[in-house]
Amino acid sequence: MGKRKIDIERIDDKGKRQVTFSKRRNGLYQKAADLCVLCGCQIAIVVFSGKERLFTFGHPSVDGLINHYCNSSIPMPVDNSRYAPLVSSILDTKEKVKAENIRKERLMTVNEDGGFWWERINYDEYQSIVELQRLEESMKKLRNNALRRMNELAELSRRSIMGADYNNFGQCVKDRKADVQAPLLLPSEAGTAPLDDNVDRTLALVSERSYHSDEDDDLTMLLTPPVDTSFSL
Amino acid sequence: MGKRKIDIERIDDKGKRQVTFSKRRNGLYQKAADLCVLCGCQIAIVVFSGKERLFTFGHPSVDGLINHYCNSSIPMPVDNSRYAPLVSSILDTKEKVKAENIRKERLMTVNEDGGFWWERINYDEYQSIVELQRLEESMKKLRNNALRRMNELAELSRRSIMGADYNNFGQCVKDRKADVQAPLLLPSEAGTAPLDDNVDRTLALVSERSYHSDEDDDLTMLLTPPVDTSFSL
DNA sequence: GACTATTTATAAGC
DNA sequence: TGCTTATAAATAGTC
Repeated sequence: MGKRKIDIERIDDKGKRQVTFSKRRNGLYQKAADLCVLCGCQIAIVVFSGKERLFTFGHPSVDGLINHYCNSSIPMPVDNSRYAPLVSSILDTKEKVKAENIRKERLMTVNEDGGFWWERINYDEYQSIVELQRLEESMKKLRNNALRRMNELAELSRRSIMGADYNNFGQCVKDRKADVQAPLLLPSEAGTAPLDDNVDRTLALVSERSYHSDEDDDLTMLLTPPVDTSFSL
Repeated sequence: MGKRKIDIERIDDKGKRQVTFSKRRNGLYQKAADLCVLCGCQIAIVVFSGKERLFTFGHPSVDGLINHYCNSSIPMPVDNSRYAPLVSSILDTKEKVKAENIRKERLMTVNEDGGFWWERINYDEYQSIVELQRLEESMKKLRNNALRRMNELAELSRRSIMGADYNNFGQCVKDRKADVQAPLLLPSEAGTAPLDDNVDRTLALVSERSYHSDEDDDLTMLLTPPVDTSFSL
């Protein structure tokens, strides 16, 4: 939707690609923000540029949503629901999506042969889940210790330098309400705000991996060593 | 962009909201897919509907990208880069984004007082990181065991019922190439495909938490107990 | 799930 | 980067 129609295929010209990336990324965030407001939903978007730079959008927060995503994919039967968070946190998301697909299939077979799927779980499976639960408990303890220590370290490092979230959900929502000069959805001003611990505030968090432009940035590339993409806990 | 202009504010009418949610969600996926192709980037989108139903889009895969996101937010100095994946996987994303913000600030202060930030890390911090590394190792072992067992269970459960990924990246890209009747980006046909282990194939994965409509679905709600959103590993 | 009258997004050009 | 404008694309209302 511009002066010319363009094919949806890789843009070879670096400059053009950069401009398009920026414009359309913003457009995407805008759409997401609109959808959040219109339908009361929550959206997280994670974008890795061709050069592995990270851009995100989230309402109410990327972190909260991804956390939720990582912990809610293996619903358990209601009467066993306390197992769900424990067991699901053991799996990596890859496994979870598989499990989710299984669940979908199972949901569709409800009552087909006279019972819900979990009534067909055999005792061995149940035993294993109980074992895993114990395992998970001990892992949680270890992890919590590690986390606490890392928090301390992070706090230490943060002491003198105040980080800044770049929040643009307000920006995205701003000025979209027809002709009426309506008040913003958010009480706080959009834009750079001091980093605080209230990560769950009802704002969108937009972070960019660096302040530099997306391409041609040798310093940042140097400081951001490639991470093994296949690494998984 | 419809027959009437609408305000970007919550749609009260349930039916309308549902329709808009569906239409715009698809529009969002489309935009994301276009951006992926045009600029060679990778995008994951996670949407929780008002009723906590999950919808996702991902190219090449939600899982891969979220995994990447969760493990790449704490870049380390190049000469210590082997620590990065270990240490970063200890933190939850909330902490990582904080750390990321710290990093941004640090990058900006490079050379200001005659050195890079990591040259100011004191020995205690270094020690802790080494400790954490060990801790992480043992956690990884535990986790791998748990994961293996869960995989076995999942395989068991899957034996008779073939799950299905709903892949719509092809759909999203399809027919968008101007007037030319160009070949699809993907060799495989879009649409429902059998679930396989090749999660890294160059396709988008679109999953929906269930086959039911987004609202008014008591059965699914029953089967999907609310998960503690604040749960974190 | 289709159909269009409109609004919105955006490709070019600066 | 930011603005403008001609045009393509998305979608609200409707069936």
